[in-house]
Amino acid sequence: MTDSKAKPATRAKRTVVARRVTEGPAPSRTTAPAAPGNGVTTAPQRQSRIPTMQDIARASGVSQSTVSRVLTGAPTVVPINPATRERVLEVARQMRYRPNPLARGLRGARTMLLGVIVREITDPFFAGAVDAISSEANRRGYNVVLGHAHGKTDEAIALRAVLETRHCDAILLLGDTSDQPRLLEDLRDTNINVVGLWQGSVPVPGISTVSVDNRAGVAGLLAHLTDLGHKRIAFVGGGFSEGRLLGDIGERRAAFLDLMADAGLPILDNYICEVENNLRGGAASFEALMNLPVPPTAILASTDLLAIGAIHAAGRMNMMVPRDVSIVGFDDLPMAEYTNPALTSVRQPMAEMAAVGVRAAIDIAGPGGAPVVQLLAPSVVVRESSGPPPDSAR
Amino acid sequence: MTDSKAKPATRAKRTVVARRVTEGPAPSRTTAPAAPGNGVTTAPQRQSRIPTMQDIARASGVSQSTVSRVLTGAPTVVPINPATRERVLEVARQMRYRPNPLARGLRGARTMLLGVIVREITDPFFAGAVDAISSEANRRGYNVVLGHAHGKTDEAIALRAVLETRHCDAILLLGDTSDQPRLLEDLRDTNINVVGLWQGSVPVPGISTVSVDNRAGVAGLLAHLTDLGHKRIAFVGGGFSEGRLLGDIGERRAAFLDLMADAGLPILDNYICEVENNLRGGAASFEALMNLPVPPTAILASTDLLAIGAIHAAGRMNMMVPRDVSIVGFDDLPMAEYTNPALTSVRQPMAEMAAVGVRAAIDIAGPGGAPVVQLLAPSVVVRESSGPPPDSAR
DNA sequence: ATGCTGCATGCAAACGATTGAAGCATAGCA
DNA sequence: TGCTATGCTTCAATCGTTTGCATGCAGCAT
Repeated sequence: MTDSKAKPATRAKRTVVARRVTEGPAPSRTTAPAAPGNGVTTAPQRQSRIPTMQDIARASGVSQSTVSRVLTGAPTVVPINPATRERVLEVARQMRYRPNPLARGLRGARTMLLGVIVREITDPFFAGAVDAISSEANRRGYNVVLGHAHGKTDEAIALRAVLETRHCDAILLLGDTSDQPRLLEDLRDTNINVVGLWQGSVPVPGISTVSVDNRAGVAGLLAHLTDLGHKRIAFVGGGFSEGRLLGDIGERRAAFLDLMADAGLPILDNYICEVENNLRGGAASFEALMNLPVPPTAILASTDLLAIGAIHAAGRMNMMVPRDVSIVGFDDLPMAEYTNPALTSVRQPMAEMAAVGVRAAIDIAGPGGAPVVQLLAPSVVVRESSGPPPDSAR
Repeated sequence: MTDSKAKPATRAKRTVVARRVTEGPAPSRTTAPAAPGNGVTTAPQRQSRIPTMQDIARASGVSQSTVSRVLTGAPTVVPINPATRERVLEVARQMRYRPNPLARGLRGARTMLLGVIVREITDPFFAGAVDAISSEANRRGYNVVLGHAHGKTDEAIALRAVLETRHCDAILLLGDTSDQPRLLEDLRDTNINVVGLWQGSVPVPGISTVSVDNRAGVAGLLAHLTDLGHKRIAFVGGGFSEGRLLGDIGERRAAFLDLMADAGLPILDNYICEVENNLRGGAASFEALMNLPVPPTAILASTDLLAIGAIHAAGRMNMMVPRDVSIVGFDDLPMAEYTNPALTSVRQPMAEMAAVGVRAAIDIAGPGGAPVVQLLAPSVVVRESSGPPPDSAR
C-alpha cells in the first residue's frame, strides 16, 4: 500500500551502483509481489483452526477429559486403557493437536515460561546472559520470554511488560533495575518468584539475587596491574541512571577507590571517568585521560565495552597498547579475545550464574523462602592489553 | 562445572574469599526453610492473592460484567453510569487490580505479544535486530516474546517453542530457518501471522519475508575494492547448517562469484572460505588465506563477525590493515566502528527492516494476503580497513 | 393504565484446559 | 443371585475474562 513507488534496484541492471553514501535513508524499497497476478479466486482461508481437545475427543470417540488425561500423561491418578490411549494419541497426532497454554495456565498449571526482563539486549554481555539463561531454562523444559526494559524508557512500558508477566512461572531481572522502583514494586505484588541477576550485591528488598563478586574482580585486576608496576591507574565506569551509577558498576567503582587506598596508591585528579556504558563512552574517556597533564599508565574499565572503545581510541591516537598504556576490562565478552590487542579482563562464571539464577527462580516454588543473595567468584584472564608501564613513567 | 579449572590468576592474597555470602539467613544456597521449625501451620502466604474482577465487583457492589466493561473501557457498546464507573475504578485502583492476560487471551482477545524466534541471540547482529524490533513493537503497544532456536539445537526444542507461541498475535523469524523444516511446517499450521526476516530472498513458501538486498551490498563492496585497485579478492562466508550455507550468506557468496565473473576477475584456488560464522572462524580463515602461495590483497567477509576475527588475526600475524591487506565486512555492527582499524562494512537499514517486519506481522491481520517478499537496500560505509593493495601486488 | 423507548446493569454462555467425583460396566467373592 | 471391588470413562465444576442478550426501571406518549 504505502510503498507503491517501487524502484527496481534489485537486479534490474546488474550494475547496481553501490550507494556509497554513508548514511542513506534508503528510499528504494523494492516490493516484489509473490504471487503472479492470477485471479483472486481462492479465499485465503488456508488453515483449519487448531483443533481443541474437544475435537480430538469427538474424533476418537471418548470424552474430552479422557483426552486431557491421555495427553498430559497423568498416570498416577486414574488408569487409562492402553488401547484408548493409543487411539487418542494417534488421532491427536493426526489432527496435529497442540495444547493451548493460555487455557492450561488459567487453571493454574505451570506455563513453563520463564520471564526475563533485560535492560539492554544490545549490550553483548546481557545478550550472552540471555543465551546462557535460555540454555539452562531449555534444559529444564522451560522457555524464555524476553521483556525489554529498554534503557530509561518510560516506566509505563516496563509496567505493561510486567502485566504480561503473569504468563510466566517466574521472572529473572537482568541488570540493575533499582531505578525502576515501580517495576520492582509491581513485581513484588505478584505471587510469582522473582530473582535478580547482576543487581549488585546490595540486597533488593524482597527478591533473591545472584551477583558476581565485583570487589574480588576489581581486586584481581588491580593486583595484576600493580604486580606489573603500575601506580597511576584510572577508572572508567559507565552506565547511568538518574545520575546514579548502576549497581554492578557502582560497586566496581567503590571497590576501586577502596582498594587503591588500601594499596597506598593515589588517585589523581580526573582519574575517575563517568560516561555512558558503550563503545563511544570508552573512546571518549580514553582521549580525556590521555590529554591530562599526567596521564595514567593503566586504565581499569568497568566493562569490556568501555575497554574496547578505549583500545580503539588508542589506535586512533597512535598509541600502542600495552606499550604506552595498559587497558583492562571486566566481563570477558567473547569479543575480548579478538580485539587488537586482545583484552585482559575479568571472566564471570556466566554458565554457573545462569544455572543458579534459573534454579532459584524455578525450584523455589512460590515466594516461600527468605530472599537470598548469592555471590559468585570471577577470575582474571590475562591477555595482551596489559603490560608493564612505559619506562618514562617509572 | 566446566570452568572449575579457571586460571587461578585471580588474586592469591588477601582473603581468598571465593564465595562470600553477604546476606544473613541463608548460610549458602541452602534454601532456608520458610517457617522456623514449628508445625506445618502457617503457609508462607505473604501477599494476598491478586484480586480478580469478581473481587472488585463484590467490593464495589456491582456485577462482574460491569467491572469488565468499566475496566476495559468499552464505551461504544453499552453506556455506564459515570458515578458507577468512577467507583469501580477507584476500588480497582485501591485493590491494585491487574488483568489476567491468560483469561483475556482465552476469550480470543489479542495478547499484544509478538513472538520472535531467533537463531542465535549471541550474534550481535541479531541482538541488534531484536532491539530494533522490540522498540518498534513497543511503539505499537506490543511486547516481545523471545524464542531461542539456539543454533542447531534439537528440533524438538524449536518445536516446543512454537507450541508456546499460541500466546502471540504474530511471529517473527530472525535469520534463516530453512534447516528447520518442521518448525516452518508447524508455523504454517497455526493461524497466526508469520513473517521472516533475513531469510534470504528465496521466498519461503507461505510466509512473507523482509530481507536486505545482499547482492547490492556485495556489489557495493566489490565496486569499492576494485576502485581501489584490488584484483585478488577472497571471500569468507560462514554459518553452516547441514552442509548448506545459510540464506543470506549463501546469497552473498553467490553474488560474489557472480559479480567477480562479471568484472572479469579470477577467483584463485582456495579463495572461498567456508567457516563457522563467528570470530574464531574469521581468524582461522584469515590465517589460511595469508598462508596461500598467492594470498589475496583483499578479503570480503560475509559478516562483520568474520571480518573482526580476521582483523584480529592480522594483528596477531603482524600484518597491517589495510596496508598489507584490506578487509571488509557486512552488517555494520556497532562494533565495526570501534575495531582497529575501523571496519568498512555494509549497513543494513535495521530500523526500517524492523518497522517493515513488525508492520507486516501486526497489521496484516490474519493470514489473508498473499506472502510478500520485500527487499531493502543496504549501503556501503567506508572506514579504515580498506585501502589500495600493496605495491608489490600491482 | 398501557405500551414504548432508552439507559444502566445483571445473567450466563463461552474460551480450552485440568481434575475431583460420580457412573458403569465387568469380574470376583460368598 | 446379590454384593462389593476394580478398572475405565464421563460429568461437571473451575480458572478469570469478554460479551450477546435479557431485565429492571425510569420517563413519556398514547
